[in-house]
Amino acid sequence: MAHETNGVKPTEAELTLLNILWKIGPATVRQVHAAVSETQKTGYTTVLKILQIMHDKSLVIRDETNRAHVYAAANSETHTQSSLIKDLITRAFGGSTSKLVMRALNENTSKQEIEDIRNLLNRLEKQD
Amino acid sequence: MAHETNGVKPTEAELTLLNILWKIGPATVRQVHAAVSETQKTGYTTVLKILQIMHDKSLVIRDETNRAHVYAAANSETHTQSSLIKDLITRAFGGSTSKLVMRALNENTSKQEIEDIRNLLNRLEKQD
DNA sequence: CAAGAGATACGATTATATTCGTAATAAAAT
DNA sequence: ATTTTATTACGAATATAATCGTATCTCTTG
Repeated sequence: MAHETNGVKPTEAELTLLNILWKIGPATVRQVHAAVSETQKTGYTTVLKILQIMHDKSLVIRDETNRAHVYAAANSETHTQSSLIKDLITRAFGGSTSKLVMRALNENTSKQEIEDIRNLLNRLEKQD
Repeated sequence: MAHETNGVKPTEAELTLLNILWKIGPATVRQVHAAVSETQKTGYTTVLKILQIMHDKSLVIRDETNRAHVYAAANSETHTQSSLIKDLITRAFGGSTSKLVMRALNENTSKQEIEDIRNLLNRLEKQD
């Protein structure tokens, strides 16, 4: 393969910032820092550095038009969630999706959530 | 809380060894090393060291009766899977179990797996 | 009991992730 | 134009994970 567009797993800190970008949309370092500061104490340049690293890894894209660069997640939340799940399934569930799902449900799932999932199953079965 | 019995998340390498211990049961370093060597090249003392670290973290227990210590996973596979899922749900799914489940199912799930899950849902609903 | 085989313990090295201080740069305000 | 302010770039320090070489210990056995 040539230039490795993706296949990168975000680290802990990186996932924190991705969650923010998915939530508030494209944002400057200052905005991301403000958001992250609501839940934890982190220096401004730390956020900046991590965003720069994420840019190197192509986890985010950035618009350099203005002095304050605007960062955005390179991949959708859905796409990233799928890849994180796939990774966990491989590492801890012997590759079995249903094992993971069953383990997730065995814990504490509300009636509403169970109903939602049942509806999804119905829709899935009608399709293929 | 007093002495922190658990709540430790296994690292990548540690999870690899846990998978082996769950599969083959209590085992010596040599046996674990043999098993891990089937899929990757890792030095004997590397495996030893990681098991020792895991012992410090209480991720494994060990029987020191014989010269070759016998290691075993401290927690069940089920318990560890649950905690890994919970962690992922927190970090990437805003705390929603059903979001994770739906994302997992949206990919490629066989008819048999869908049926298994539907049965589980039925059982769950009857309970509470 | 001395030597060899096989095991653990220890410490150093390397890799990666995280953090942040300081320098350099660019825009804005006076 | 000079100063102040806001920003990025850079590099170093710290923390954690992973790897493995060597020293040390402990049985076995000749």
